[in-house]
Amino acid sequence: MEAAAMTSVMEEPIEGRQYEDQLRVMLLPDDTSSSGSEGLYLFIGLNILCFFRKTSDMLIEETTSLVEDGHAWRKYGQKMVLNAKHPRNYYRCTHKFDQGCQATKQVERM
DNA sequence: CTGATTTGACCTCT
DNA sequence: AGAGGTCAAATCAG
Repeated sequence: MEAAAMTSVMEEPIEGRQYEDQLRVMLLPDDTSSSGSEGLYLFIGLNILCFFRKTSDMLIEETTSLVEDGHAWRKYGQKMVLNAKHPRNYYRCTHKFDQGCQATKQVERM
């Protein structure tokens, strides 16, 4: 992740912005939020990059989270999490084993 | 038929 | 014991 590509850093996504030029959103390791449902997200767009902290009442929209990211995701679980209005879906790589892909991701949606 | 999804049960951690 | 994460059998879809 080259820092030279960074054109914008902000605390929160721009409200109402259409993120149709997005490439991906990834949840970063964040030891400051090891407890609770919050997480630090990195948003990478064609000409924008920002970090934002997800709060419990913030929705990571489906179009944002399920954007094509080069992996084939297979859903393996869904849970209702406490203090969240919406269920959380769990995904992992389709070829987790024969390609050594250990990636998993969690998506909250409406 | 084969691979993906659904969904309740099960496991781990606190 | 409760909450979050994963498993796996049943079911669905191509």
